[in-house]
Amino acid sequence: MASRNTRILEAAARVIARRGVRGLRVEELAAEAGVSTGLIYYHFKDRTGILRHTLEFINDRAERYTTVRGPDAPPLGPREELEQILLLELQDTAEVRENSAAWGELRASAVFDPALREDLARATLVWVQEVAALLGQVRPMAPAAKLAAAAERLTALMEGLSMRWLSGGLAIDHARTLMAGGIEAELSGLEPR
Amino acid sequence: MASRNTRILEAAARVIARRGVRGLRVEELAAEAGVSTGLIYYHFKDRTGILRHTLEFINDRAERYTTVRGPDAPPLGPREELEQILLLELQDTAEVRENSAAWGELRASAVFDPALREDLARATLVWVQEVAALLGQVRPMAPAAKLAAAAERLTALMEGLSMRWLSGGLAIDHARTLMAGGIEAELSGLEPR
DNA sequence: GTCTATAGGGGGATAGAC
DNA sequence: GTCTATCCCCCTATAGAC
Repeated sequence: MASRNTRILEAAARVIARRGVRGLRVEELAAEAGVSTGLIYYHFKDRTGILRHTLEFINDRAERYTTVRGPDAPPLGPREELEQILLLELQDTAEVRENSAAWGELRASAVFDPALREDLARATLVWVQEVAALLGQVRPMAPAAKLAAAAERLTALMEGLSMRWLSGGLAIDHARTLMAGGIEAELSGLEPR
Repeated sequence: MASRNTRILEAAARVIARRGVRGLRVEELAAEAGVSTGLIYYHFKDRTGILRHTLEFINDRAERYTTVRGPDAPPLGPREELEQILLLELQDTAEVRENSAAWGELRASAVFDPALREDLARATLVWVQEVAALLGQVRPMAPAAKLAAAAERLTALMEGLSMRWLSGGLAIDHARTLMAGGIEAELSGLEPR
């Protein structure tokens, strides 16, 4: 693809990462994407439509960079894959920063904008289930309810650490260390005894 | 106290909890407080002034409800106090909801507004140290670095769960259960072996 | 201190040509 | 599909009476 539409969504992710959802101006987005405001409304109907599609877009993109690996890379074990999926969101690269910032903004916006909640809840659920499935591969004897709870905590922790990182209160390396420790702690809690 | 000024700040907390920082309209605030917009500008100079004073107000209030207990209440052990301090922020009461929503808004705003970062970082540090101290009382043999890491994770987890609760993706009871499980997990990780 | 009335402008959204 | 031009609402902030 890389259709015109995608160019606008990429631009939206950049603008949101720079200004926040509240700071997003359709005019600025238009300039960033190199199109007119009219075209944006033609494609996305209104401001909320822009936001909703951007959320979907960053979600797909995150899925790509957390799951796709090189063609001849060695296959990962579940434990490694688990760490990958949670630690890849804590990297100081432009794309990850954009995704994390946009995700955090959308989460915060959803508190006051019911229109965003459904999409967000669905995306969160997919993510939690993915983590729970990986936890289940590492700890096959653990009951499903415990796996689900651990996955919910790990993903919520990830969001909390990400916000602290982005709001300048936590160095990225330290955030990664804390996240790794959290995985460790949850896995011990799931150990057979 | 309970001056006219305080009435406006209480109203501001309610409006922010309902609409968010970005959704606060001075006219709506005026109606909520039962005064005119002119009076609000007379007291607080401008929109930013309203926000700054409201966030200060909310902070003082949170300190009150997480630390003050009844005069003849039995003293809490460190473990109970730890649970109190972390679970009190996950309650579906108007005041807690207001405070949590405002805190989340502040955290999210700080990502794009460096002016807010310093206050936020300081408040977070105080909170983390408080939790670390309580963890240290429950697990006196644990090294300081491990206590600090556990406290950072628990407070970050608390913020993450709070956001999910407020954005409608997580029932409050479930959030509390998850938080309690997180405390449990971190305490086992700090056990002497 | 408190109100009413209003200026002033930013920005979302649309109309209509191409 | 894409652009230009523009409407007009909403919301911040101020002026001035009481």
